Amino acid sequence: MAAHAPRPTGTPEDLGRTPGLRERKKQQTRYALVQAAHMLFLSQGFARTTVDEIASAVDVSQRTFFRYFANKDEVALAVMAEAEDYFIECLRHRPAEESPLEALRASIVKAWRDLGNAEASGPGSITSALELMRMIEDAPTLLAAHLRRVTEQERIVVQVLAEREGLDPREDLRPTVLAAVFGSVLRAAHLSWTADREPDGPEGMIALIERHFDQLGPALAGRWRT
Amino acid sequence: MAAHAPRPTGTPEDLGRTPGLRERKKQQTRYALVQAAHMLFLSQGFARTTVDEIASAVDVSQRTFFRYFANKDEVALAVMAEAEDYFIECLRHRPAEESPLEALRASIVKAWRDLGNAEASGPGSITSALELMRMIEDAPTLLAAHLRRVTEQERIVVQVLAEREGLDPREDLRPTVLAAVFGSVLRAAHLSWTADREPDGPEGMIALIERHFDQLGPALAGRWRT
DNA sequence: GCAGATTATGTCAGCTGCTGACATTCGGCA
DNA sequence: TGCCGAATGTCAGCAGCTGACATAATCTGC
Repeated sequence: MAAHAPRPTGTPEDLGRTPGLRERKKQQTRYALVQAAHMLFLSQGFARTTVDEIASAVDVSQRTFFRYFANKDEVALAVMAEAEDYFIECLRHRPAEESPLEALRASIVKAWRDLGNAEASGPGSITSALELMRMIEDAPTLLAAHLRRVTEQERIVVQVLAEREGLDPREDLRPTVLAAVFGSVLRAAHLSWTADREPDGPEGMIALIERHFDQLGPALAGRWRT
Repeated sequence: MAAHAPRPTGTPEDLGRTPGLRERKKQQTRYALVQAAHMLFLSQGFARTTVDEIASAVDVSQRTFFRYFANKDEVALAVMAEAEDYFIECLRHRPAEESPLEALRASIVKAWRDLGNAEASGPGSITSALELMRMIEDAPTLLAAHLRRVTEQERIVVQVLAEREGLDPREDLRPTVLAAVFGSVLRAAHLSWTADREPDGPEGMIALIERHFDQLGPALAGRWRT
């Protein structure tokens, strides 16, 4: 279970491996950059942290920073990106008997839960991912970048769903529509979470997600008033 | 009907009115900036157009540009912003008997149709709004900004839905969830439209939107395979 | 272990988006 | 006409980001 948890590229565990010194060093600096950026962001805010600060905190030139990350947003979203990749992994391994919607719902729940168990603190941990989410929500450009990432992820979900059900997404709109709906419900849950600072921790988030999914049917139903 | 169509702030028609010379001039420059920006963007692309170019095309200092628009994205999205506001207007005037989902669906269709009829060409016209959408899709930062705008719009939709049905969105998740779903389906339709350069013109877009909405039920249904 | 090919990094110079501060000009109004 | 406030221009400057080139580190085959 936790064995399936994502291995964030560049965590110390990867170092014992084969990939050669050069590769190891790269992952080290990448990891260090994410970590430094993360700490700076949380302590002084995203906007008030300059790329120069991050770079010099890791003792690296600004130019090098931009060789690892296309822009300042990217380093902030790196942690979440890994979680998203893991979610896709989960989705790919869902049993074929499940309905598409069930598979999606089960996948995020599993993803959050596994990440919650990995719980190795430091960047990459859930708690920091959750902190990140709060940060994203009140840094306009960051939010924008995040939303863009999410829509890219949605494309992948469309692909996976289409393969899973053996159909062509250009003929059948269901994968596209379902992926979109799924994404939007998730985002709504995330928003709720950051707004009312609800029961915290991964389990709190999972509960919120479930509650939102439960409202999918009722929300689409005909009249609301009793 | 077309009487309800939005009056883009700053169109020439507004000029004959009372508001005083100062105000008129402001709206003129604003309009001129949008127009110039729009033409430049479409001819050379968003990224390759500098704010200086836009400003000097209207014979105005760069600083002044930034007093009208908070950033380069905003001037590009100005046209769409007006369309979105008009959609909200439509939603507010929907009969109370309609189900929430019906009201939303009817509102975009009406909005697109009215805008299609207004058809005054130039920035603010549908055709240019449609061109804009293509542009947005392949300018990363623009897309990001647009998505952020959309989510803000969603908040308003939540509010309107909640008022309409007389409930508190913090207790009842249905408005939030429905607004999210609605937004995502719309966005999926937009994406389809830019991807396959489908039947063009507003009517083509409306048809696409309808097709996507029709798949909402099927997409959420249990198993897909027949 | 040693050349030579690769590849990461540093340095520098420069553009562009965006902002604050202050001066100037222009429209509104008595 | 003359004063007040709003809109604009000018200037200086920061921060994000990029291309070009030089340097230093790793990797490869011998």
